[in-house]
Amino acid sequence: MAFRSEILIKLDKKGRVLLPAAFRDELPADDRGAFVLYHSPNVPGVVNGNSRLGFDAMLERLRAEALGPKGSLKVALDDEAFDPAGYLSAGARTIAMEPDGRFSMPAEFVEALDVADGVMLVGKVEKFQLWNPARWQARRAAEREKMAAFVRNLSAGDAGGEA
Amino acid sequence: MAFRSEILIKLDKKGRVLLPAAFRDELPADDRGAFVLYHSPNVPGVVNGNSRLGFDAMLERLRAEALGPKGSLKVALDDEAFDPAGYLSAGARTIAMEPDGRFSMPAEFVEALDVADGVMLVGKVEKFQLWNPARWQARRAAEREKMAAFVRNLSAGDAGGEA
DNA sequence: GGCTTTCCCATGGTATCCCATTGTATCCCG
DNA sequence: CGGGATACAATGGGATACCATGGGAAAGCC
Repeated sequence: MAFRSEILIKLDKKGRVLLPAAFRDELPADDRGAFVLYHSPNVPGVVNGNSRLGFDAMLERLRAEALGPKGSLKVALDDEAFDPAGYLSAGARTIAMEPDGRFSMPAEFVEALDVADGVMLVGKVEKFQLWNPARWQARRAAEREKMAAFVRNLSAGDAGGEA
Repeated sequence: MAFRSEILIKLDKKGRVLLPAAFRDELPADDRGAFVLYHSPNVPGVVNGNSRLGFDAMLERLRAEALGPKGSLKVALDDEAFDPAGYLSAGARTIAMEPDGRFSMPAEFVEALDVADGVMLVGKVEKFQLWNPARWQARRAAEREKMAAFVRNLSAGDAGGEA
């Protein structure tokens, strides 16, 4: 289960989007047919996607780390305390696909992405992202720089480097 | 079974509210048709909702963790001791839905929420919440800040943050 | 008997189902 | 190994079903 590649998919006039086969194949075998979309917690204009299992697992890890072992009761009762899992959940939607792998994109995500006729789907290992195609190009260019710098750093910090 | 998304629902002049299909689908298959509303124990103006099963399970965990193994017997007999589960129960109401998913909102909750023509339904994983739409917007904005801070904290130890 | 609650029907919009088309990748066969 | 046959991925579109909502009428309730 690892999402890879970037794929540009049409957003048709009925608001439908195809989850590419490459991504569908990464959903759990017992839960194809539906997945989760949720707003990025810290980057406006980015929507994340994951399998229901993957999303729920992330929420669980989140609560475990944020609240400790006895957190479950507190989270269930305390409506005042900030609950990161609850926050993500509020910005998430379960998406059911048609048998052919298409789904109708909720208006809130169309707005957030500001897409009109195409969506860029990007694999990020344990999740995937939806981007406005143009914004993704910009982001990608910026990340290329960072990646190059990151690799340079790696070799600089190593003991002796390559032979 | 996990409640997600935020949905604004009309409160019509007859006092009826629709539980959105997205939430109805999360109710236990053998107990659609009814659910539980209860006042938030610590945030005025917030009403929580859950399936009957979910609510009862929470009460049970509450008694188990708050009162220990002998709690149930004590609770049954000791009317002097404070019983948080009993407190919640008193502020709760079982709500029967019409076949189309609508229910008439009890006046006590309308007052508590101070809603006139719309209610915001918010998925919080194992329960959902009802909010006054305006108040929810404010709360949501505040939580966005906290979420961003939370994410920043997480990445503090990582190599190569966003800066 | 006035008022609220419940049942039922109506409607506009959206989503879903199903069928069709095109292009590409895969397979099979000699 | 070429060439056509086949399967599937991505897209378009008509018809239908369902969601959210409004409102009339019947059925309670002091």
